[in-house]
Amino acid sequence: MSRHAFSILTDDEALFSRFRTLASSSTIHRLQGCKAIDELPAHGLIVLDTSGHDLRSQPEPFWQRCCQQHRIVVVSSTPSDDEGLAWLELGAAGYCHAYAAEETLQQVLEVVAGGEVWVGRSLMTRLLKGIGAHRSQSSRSWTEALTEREREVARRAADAESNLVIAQALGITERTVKSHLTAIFEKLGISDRLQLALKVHGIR
Amino acid sequence: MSRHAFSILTDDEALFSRFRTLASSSTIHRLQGCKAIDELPAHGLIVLDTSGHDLRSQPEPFWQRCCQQHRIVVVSSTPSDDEGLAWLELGAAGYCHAYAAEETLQQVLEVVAGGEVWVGRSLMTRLLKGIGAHRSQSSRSWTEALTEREREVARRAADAESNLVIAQALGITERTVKSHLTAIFEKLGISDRLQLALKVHGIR
DNA sequence: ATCCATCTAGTACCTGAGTACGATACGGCG
DNA sequence: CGCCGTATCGTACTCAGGTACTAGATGGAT
Repeated sequence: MSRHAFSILTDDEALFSRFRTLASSSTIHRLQGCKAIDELPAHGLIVLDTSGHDLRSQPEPFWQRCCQQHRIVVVSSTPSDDEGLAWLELGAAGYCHAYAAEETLQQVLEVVAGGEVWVGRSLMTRLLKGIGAHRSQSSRSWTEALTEREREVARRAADAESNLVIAQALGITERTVKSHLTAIFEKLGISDRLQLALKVHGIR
Repeated sequence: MSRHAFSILTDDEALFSRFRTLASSSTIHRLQGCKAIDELPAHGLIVLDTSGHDLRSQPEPFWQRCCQQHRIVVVSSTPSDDEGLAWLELGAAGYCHAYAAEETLQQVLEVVAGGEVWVGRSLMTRLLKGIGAHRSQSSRSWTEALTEREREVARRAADAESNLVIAQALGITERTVKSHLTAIFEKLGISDRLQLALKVHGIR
């Protein structure tokens, strides 16, 4: 596998060193400030580090334009699905952990250089969920362990209703709602209603 | 880059020849019928050719199970986004054109063998569009009112992290986390972290 | 020089949530 | 009949979460 030429924008010296090992010194180019991107020839491979303050200094349209003119790989030292999603929607061609294994980073660069898009596992899972069987797959799993009454309580609790509200809605006491919730938590292996909400709504 | 061992199921001799060039003869294994998959050790890399009649002979649950037990790459000589989507939802780890460039196929195998998911450009675009419709109005709106630090706290709180955990992760006190959360709640017009989670994850 | 946003933090307080350890009632099933 | 799952409810307790009021340190903008 050949090593690809690319530019990188980062404040992080350690990160720069890592990427230098991925390319021969003649094919890596360090950008001094985000404005330098405009000077580059189009369709090149560029790595952006989200921890750099340069990234936040520019508005979305700027990055959108960059993504159209180049192949952008965004790396983050504190990656999250939301951040990744935001960048991919802007048009980035890759998003991954800045300190992922070198083999992984190498792979990302190769894939993106080849004109494809690279997306990590967890974000990929989420994209798939967003498309189709959002309900059918995830909601099947958490429901089956619960009784009908528990499902009703779980749905409401996951919808941010307080115990008292749930109680009044169901015509029972708050204490009973708590009983149901305790049973629910035990069955699902969780400990509070926020985790329940994530389960019910198909996140985790 | 090393070549990975994998199994392949196809009726197409030409296709088999192509894949044989991707692996040394000792590491490729040709499956005789889809039932042979059950004999394989778990978590292996398997290539499935959708043009083979074996694929249609089995029901969805069979393939779903396969996808859970192995890393499945589906290749099609007449690929479509819909077909790809269907396989990815079943749990396949990759979907591409059976007669794509050898470098591409090699890349797909490497990516999938590395535990990641491979998705082509056009399908990727579609996935992003699908999620963008739901998310862009909700997820983009909750972020823009908040400061960067608040976004970080909000993301973690929405992920069911306790105030103490967040504090330790960010190197600040629990009290400060509470301050940020109070500011977040005020800005978003909500009153607790569960409602925050629903906002952050695009529900309500 | 001044003002404002942001990040940080202390003390004190209230409340909802969850748990512990119970209880009663009802219906199905061997 | 007794056993068990389900649904209901009591009291009392602990504790994380959220609020109120306050305030020092930055740093950028006017």
